[in-house]
Amino acid sequence: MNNKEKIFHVSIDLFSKYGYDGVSIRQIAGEVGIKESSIYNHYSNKQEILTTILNYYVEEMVSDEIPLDQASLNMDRGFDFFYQAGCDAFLSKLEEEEMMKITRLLFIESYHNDEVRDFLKKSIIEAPIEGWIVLFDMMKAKNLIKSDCDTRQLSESFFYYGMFLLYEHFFLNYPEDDGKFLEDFMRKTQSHARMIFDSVKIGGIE
Amino acid sequence: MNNKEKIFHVSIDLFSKYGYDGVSIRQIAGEVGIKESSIYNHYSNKQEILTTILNYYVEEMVSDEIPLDQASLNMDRGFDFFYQAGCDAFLSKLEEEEMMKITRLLFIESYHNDEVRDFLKKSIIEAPIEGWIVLFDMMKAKNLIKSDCDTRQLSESFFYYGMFLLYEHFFLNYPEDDGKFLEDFMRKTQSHARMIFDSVKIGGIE
DNA sequence: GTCTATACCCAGATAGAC
DNA sequence: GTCTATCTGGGTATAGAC
Repeated sequence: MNNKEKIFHVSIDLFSKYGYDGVSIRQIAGEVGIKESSIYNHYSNKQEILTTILNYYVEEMVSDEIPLDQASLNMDRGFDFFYQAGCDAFLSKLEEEEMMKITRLLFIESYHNDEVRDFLKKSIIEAPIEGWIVLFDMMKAKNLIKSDCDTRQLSESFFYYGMFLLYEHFFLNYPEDDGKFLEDFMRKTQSHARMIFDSVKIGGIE
Repeated sequence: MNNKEKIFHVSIDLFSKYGYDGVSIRQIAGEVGIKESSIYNHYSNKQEILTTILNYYVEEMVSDEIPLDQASLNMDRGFDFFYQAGCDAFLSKLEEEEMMKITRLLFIESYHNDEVRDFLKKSIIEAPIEGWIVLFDMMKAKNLIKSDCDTRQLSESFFYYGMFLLYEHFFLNYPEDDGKFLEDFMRKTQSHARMIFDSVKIGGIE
């Protein structure tokens, strides 16, 4: 690994622990094993390191979304199966340690970095919500759930629970074991999803 | 208002906007209209200003909790009424502009301030969850909800939705209009609560 | 209680030798 | 591409006059 790569990975580690402002160029250089002035041969300034990390994350996270016809098939195999398939795409990305670190970085920087905040809002919250609305509308059309339920409210009720678990993990319990968290996350969101589904499903359907 | 009070209120305003590290003593002094050295006649250092703010918040927020027998009565008057009563205590505190500001400060500082983090975890999350578990257990005993439901999962499914709305407001939409947020918050959590309740209530009961 | 002046530190960043 | 040396600016905090 060359020094540019080292700077990149060390920065992810330190930024995710202490936040962008909480880490100095000197600290990064020290961890890499070079002098701070050498950093500027690879990145023109500190902000550029952060931007590079964010771009990397976006590229990695652009999920090959599950095509709708596949979702439609999954739906017929029962809600639990359907839900599992929907989550796996997202969670498989988070399993990599470095992606977890950047995700924490995103969360803790979101309050004073416009770029980060917009990314979180659009890609991590709004896009999935819109996706779930489409899916719940399909379920409505198939008579799997009640025709009078508000699919936006349903999507939010469903999705925000997991979002809060993420917040709780990254802000309040960090750096608790990520593996254990992901395990708990799957279990808890599954219970939650089941509960939400029970309130709108049409009797007898699994 | 004397200068010590001015320092206090100006600090709340600035800290909530830019975070603790994002605000300098110079900036606070400038906003108050004195020189930075004068700050130290009132507070021994910057950290003490923050601690004073946190203590103030804790004192104000120590809610006179709704006594359980009152809750038991509310419960018999229907879930919506019951829920409303439970929320009002908390939200009435948040209606004051300054309490909203400190709440935002709590959220954004929680990742690198142990004191803040512990307060958030215990008082804002764990305590209410334990409270709701007691209440749902009471509802179970009264045969208002299904006897086989997991009241902890129920409490989390119920409560975390609102917590995420708070996160979303304070991190991602700040400084959106607080009044509008509180209004939306009431409406959305009410819908959500109704949905959760529907999934566990015993048929026919309102 | 507020001021001026200043000490001291650490941050980001640059110049130029090797 | 890395180093030493240095600049500049901002931060917290203190001393001492008024």
